[in-house]
Amino acid sequence: MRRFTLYDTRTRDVRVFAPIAPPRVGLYVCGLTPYAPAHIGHGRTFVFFDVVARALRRWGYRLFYVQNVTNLDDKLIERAAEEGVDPLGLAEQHFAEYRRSMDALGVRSVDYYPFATDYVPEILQQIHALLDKGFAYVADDGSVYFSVAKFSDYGKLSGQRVESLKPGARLEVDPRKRSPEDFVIWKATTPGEPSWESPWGPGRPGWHIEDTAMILRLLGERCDLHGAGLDLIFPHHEAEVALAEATTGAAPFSNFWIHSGMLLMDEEKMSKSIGNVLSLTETIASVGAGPLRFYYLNAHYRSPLTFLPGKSLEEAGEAYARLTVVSDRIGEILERDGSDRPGAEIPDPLAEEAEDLVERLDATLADDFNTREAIALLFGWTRRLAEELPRLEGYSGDALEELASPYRWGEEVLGLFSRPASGASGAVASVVAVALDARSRARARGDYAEADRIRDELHGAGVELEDDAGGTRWRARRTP
RNA sequence: GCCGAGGUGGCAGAAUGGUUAAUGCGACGGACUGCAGAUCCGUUUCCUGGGGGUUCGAUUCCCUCCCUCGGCUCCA
Repeated sequence: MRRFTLYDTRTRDVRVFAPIAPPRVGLYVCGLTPYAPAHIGHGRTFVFFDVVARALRRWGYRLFYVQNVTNLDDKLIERAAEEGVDPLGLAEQHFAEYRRSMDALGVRSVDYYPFATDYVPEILQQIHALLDKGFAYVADDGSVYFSVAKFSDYGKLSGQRVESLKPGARLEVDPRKRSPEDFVIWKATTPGEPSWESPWGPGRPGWHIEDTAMILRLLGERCDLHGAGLDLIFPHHEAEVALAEATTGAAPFSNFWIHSGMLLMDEEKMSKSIGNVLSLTETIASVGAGPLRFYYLNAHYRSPLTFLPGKSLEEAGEAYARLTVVSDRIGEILERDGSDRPGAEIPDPLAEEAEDLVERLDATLADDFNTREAIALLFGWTRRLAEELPRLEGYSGDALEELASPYRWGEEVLGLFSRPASGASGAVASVVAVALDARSRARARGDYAEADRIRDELHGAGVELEDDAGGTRWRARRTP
């Protein structure tokens, strides 16, 4: 197991990670409340945690990665009522769309996506425990609240002090609460809402408690890593700490708290409630998943990332194309000839450099997941190999695989460099070959109008041409 | 007001108590091309918010001020 360091929101420092029960590691990430389509801000967070998961697995940790889905809450109920549909069905639908986007982005590291409504028995059990220990109380309408005053450590994660919370900002004064900072863990329902029976009447889970109930059930009293976007630090994660530690007495609830920075839309946070959102589905359809994933990982995960519409992703697309040019070429050769193709071995310094680079890449990522620095190293390798491009055809399969090993690292850990599998199927390749042949003949007889027409048609179909001294090569544009 | 995170070239964004502050985009020049694109090569020595302090040396550490963003019971 490789050692790595990580910033912990709770202690506000970077330190070496150590699993509670090695080699097993539990990672819990707060997922979506799918009342609307997921946007590219969500994408940043979940792509980042995907890299965390990939890296941990590569480094020999036995990871169990859980990402919850809050499939029932006030907004879902509201939105469903507006649209005249069932809230659980609405959540299901948006979640399915989210999963398709994640799949396109190469996020396949999550082991389990639990739904809040599937954990009602665990939630009720935890509420009972909290009531027994005096941390919670039942209000007149049958709701149950957590009493913040009873948990003296409240605020230790976020640094907030209860007395300094700005009263009136959004701290609703609610007659059912004993104190304004108390939060609901079981919400009495009105007829027509999805509800579950409880000793206090029909109700449904409050937001914060679903996560702790799931973690206690799935990962144990304490988890190794707990993460989300940093907008969830307060009150959500603060509430989770209070709920879990009040329930079990075990602390700290999470060994490390990981929070990823916000995606800013022109200097302002991208948020469903502000409305300045770009959906993942549409973005992937228009620019492709590769450039989007590259864009996310091209900044440190804790920095705010400024999204400039009409610029950021176009720029990322250019940069990503540059980054992958050598990798793609090697991939094409190996695909065509097989990895046992004969040829020259790698000249001496290069072989060693490739090996060293892979080690440096791991070391760089092991320093608080510095994906940007890792990408910079990969750009350096591409620059190094770009001059080898004309000689690539001369190398053996083994040599090519060795040269490509840093890119294979990028594929495994960063989820970049994967080439469109269907792009060069036999049928497609032969059709393109016919078109290219027609174009060459047109060029040969000086009929450039026809040659350019074929080029444009191919371009429209997603086929990019590269004329060079040795003839014309082509490749499928990266698809979403 | 309180709690956090930031402020780096035209833009996006790393890093570091010490020779030219990474990388990419863009721009410019060149190679290749029928042209364009793609690709390759080169150039882009004047960029670390302001002011103090510690130090032989600060962009980095400390103090202070200014600005931006996030959170303050909806948020990834």
